[in-house]
Amino acid sequence: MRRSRAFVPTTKEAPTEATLPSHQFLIRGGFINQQGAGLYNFMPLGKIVLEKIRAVVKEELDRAGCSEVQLSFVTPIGLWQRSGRCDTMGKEMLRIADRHNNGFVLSPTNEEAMVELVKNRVTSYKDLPLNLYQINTKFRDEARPRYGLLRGREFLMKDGYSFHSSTQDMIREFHLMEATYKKIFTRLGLDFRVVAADSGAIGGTGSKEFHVLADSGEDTIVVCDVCDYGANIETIFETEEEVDALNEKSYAELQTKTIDEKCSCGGNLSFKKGIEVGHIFQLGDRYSRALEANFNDENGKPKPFEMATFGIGVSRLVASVIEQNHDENGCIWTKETAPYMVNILISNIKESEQVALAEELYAKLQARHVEVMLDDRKERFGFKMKDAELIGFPYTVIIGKELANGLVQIYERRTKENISVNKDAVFEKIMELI
RNA sequence: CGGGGUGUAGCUCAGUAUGGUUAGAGUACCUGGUUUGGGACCAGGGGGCCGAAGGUUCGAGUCCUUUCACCCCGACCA
Repeated sequence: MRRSRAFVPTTKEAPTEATLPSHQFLIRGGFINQQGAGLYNFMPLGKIVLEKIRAVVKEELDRAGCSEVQLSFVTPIGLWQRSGRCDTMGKEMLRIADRHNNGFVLSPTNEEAMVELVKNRVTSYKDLPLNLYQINTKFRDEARPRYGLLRGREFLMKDGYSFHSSTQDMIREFHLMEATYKKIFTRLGLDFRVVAADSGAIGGTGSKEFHVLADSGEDTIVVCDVCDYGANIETIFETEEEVDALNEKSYAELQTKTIDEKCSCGGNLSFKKGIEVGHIFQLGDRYSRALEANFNDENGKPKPFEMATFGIGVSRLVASVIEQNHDENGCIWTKETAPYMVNILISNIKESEQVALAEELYAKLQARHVEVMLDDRKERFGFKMKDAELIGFPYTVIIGKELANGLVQIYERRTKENISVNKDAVFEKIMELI
């Protein structure tokens, strides 16, 4: 993409309400903009990142044997009345009426719809197990949306549901999804922990949360420094007072707070702040029973499906990557999430030699399917550098005054290292780095 | 949903107490020139139904009423 033709409205100042790094930089970098309370537009760069994360999620799930579907976002309210969640989920469900005054809900989650989809279509134990997911818009009318993409009302979430003929098989799938989620978050380049959790409003017994470790996380978790044990504090402290007292502490305060108990592996336990980006539940037959979704077992007897449900906050992940990867100058995207791997910066577009080399490199990289931005704007060097840092391209090739000596520089965003490379070797060097 | 706050140029904000020329600044944008390795400089220029509706007044950004939106602190959540 030529930067001169791109729609990437970057700004020097962030709106006052943006307090978190991810919120500030995603807005300043021209990734997203706010449409209303908890509602965000994704501009070209934001859309690219979102799609990249979605693609990683899809790839790993498909590899694990799941099938993608797409459920309607607007759902008849009767669906929610039958499961009883019309009352329990309360005002989080945004209700609307159509021209006939029929009630509808903008889906906040889709257990009911997925059960209805499978009901009477999967009728035999021979057709099980089955794991269906979708990556689709959700709407939860949060009392107080905040923190940009981390707590929006409209957001992109992957929600998956599995159907089984036995509890053991459901638990097997639960473990498979845990492993798959670990692959996904690892590929995205995130530092995360899996923690035992409370299952909340969704219902069910066994439940694990996936937290990206970040100072700004809204949840407080306990982690072991040796093994991969982790727990949400809601599950290990008895009283609400204890939990509230811990939640109120800042990241810095928690760092200094120690825990007397040792982990069962002997390691030391400590508190961390986390952003919940995934949650998996063992549901059992709570929904299949309520919605009378049965299959016939080996003896021809109808039984409700054993179910599990799996969520990943896709748009929240966009912000999570930045919460964990940024500095004072802006975003630092990981390899799997970068909107463009390489930025070619022409220091002075009036120097035809600089332009010629940049164009040549741009064409060569594109021919090799490298995602590349060419900053061909009539701007000064410093302006373009600041912009590149804000956006967070992993690599920026600086074609400028050193070209007189036959050299160009490759700037690495994460390390801030600037290496000089002969102009004839830069293409190979970039291919090697990415 | 309780408590608090803010709506004035694309963005950040002055101006509102005590009503009174043609509503300001910085930044961004446009034009010309200079400049070209870390968000430049000079000169000129465009841009506003002061959130909306009603009211008081000779006169309202400013006072009154209503309403909408957004933000912050709580209670709730991928």
